[in-house]
Amino acid sequence: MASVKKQPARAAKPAPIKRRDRQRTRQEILDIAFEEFAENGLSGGNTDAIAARANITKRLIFYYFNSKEELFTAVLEMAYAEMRAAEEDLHLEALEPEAAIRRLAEFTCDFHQAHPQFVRLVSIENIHRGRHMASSRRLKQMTQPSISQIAKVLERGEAGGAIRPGIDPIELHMTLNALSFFAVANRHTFEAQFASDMSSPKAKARRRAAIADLLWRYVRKD
Amino acid sequence: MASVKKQPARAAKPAPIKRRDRQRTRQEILDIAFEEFAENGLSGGNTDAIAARANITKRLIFYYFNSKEELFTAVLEMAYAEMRAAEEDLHLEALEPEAAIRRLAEFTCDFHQAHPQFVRLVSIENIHRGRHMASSRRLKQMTQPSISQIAKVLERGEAGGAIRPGIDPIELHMTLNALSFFAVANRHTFEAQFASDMSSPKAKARRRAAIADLLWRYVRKD
DNA sequence: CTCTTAATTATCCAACCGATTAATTGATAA
DNA sequence: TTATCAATTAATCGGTTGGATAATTAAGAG
Repeated sequence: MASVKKQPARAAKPAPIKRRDRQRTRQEILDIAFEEFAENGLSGGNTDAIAARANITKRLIFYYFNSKEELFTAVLEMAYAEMRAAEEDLHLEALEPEAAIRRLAEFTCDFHQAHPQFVRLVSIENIHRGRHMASSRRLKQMTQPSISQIAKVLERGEAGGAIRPGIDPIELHMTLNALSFFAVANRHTFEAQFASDMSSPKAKARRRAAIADLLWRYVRKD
Repeated sequence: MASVKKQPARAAKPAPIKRRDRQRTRQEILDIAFEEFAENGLSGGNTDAIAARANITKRLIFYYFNSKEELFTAVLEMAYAEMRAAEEDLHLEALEPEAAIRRLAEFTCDFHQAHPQFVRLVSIENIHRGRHMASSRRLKQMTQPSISQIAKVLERGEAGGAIRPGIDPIELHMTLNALSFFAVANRHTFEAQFASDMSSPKAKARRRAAIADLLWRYVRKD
């Protein structure tokens, strides 16, 4: 009842963020916007909801990112940056060709399975014909190490005779991503149609093994 | 100036549809709603725009389909029905196992490439976690012939020794669809990242051949 | 010709939502 | 202390949009 500071009085609030910290606020907005956009899409994503969940005013979102579109682009950039970072911890150069191919396949499957929201975000960006990615220099460049890693494995495998010649690293990357991505992105329509389990740990593990197999069968010399 | 009928006076209108025809009006709405939803998604799709392009009042949309969601579900049903219909014209039973597998692969690639709006619609439905498909009996059933067709080819191939045993028809269907679907659905983010052409007729044909190859390499006995 | 029913239109609205204006407050340096 | 500037809030606005109410009109039956 007495005139206390308003802040501590609200017991139900979910731990107010430290304010007046540019980095922190920006990051907080990005994290929550990622969830919001991955969940509801670009037109479905709501800036009011982001502001509410971030415990800030909607105006702040526009203060840091000028528009909803730019916020979405920033979210995309962050999401891809995180994936590429994880990808760099693979050390395929230390492995035999077959082991390297299998490890790459397993890593990709694991990443997509572990980050369905990333998969959703990429789907959404494709619905928008990749226009945010196309307009971001950062996003377009982020990708090169990924391919050269594969190229080296293929070269090594060809030289050693384990892998057949003429395989395009970009095509291999596409094939792997298609298989791995689909298993998460199209899970719902596929499960609905075929009453096929794609979500249980067991099913995921089986599919992961099948994809690694398929990829190896495709590149090996025979 | 004189009191003429209002209808013929509007010269600029784009050929008014024959009205008072339940079937025709319904179908017209469906066709245009398909375009609208495939283009802009569920929340992005606009009922006003649909009405305008169909030269009807928005109220009519709600008269035939009670809500935007139900309209979307009806659109999905139509889209899948058309694909399954095309699928039935394949006659895999008349072909040798290898030819059958390749033909199936090529058909699927061709269909997805020829119907990017269908691919987009399925992506969108997955963003919504397949909830419309899950709530439609028709949609869930529409799919069985597709799988049994594949199962027969596999059986025949196994018996004849051309195909290795133990391949699950649903898994094969998933693999093929993943490869074929991704080439259309994720074209934009992939092209933006890898400056890789996936849209020219040449690139499509090359990918189609690669997918058929990959599939056959996966199932053949060796 | 008229009665009934179903298809269609005209009009409106309340909620939502991205974006803006302007005021306020906290941190920092002089 | 105070002046300055950046971070944050409060309040609002204008356009959009799914959906509803109620009147109108065409088609077919008897």
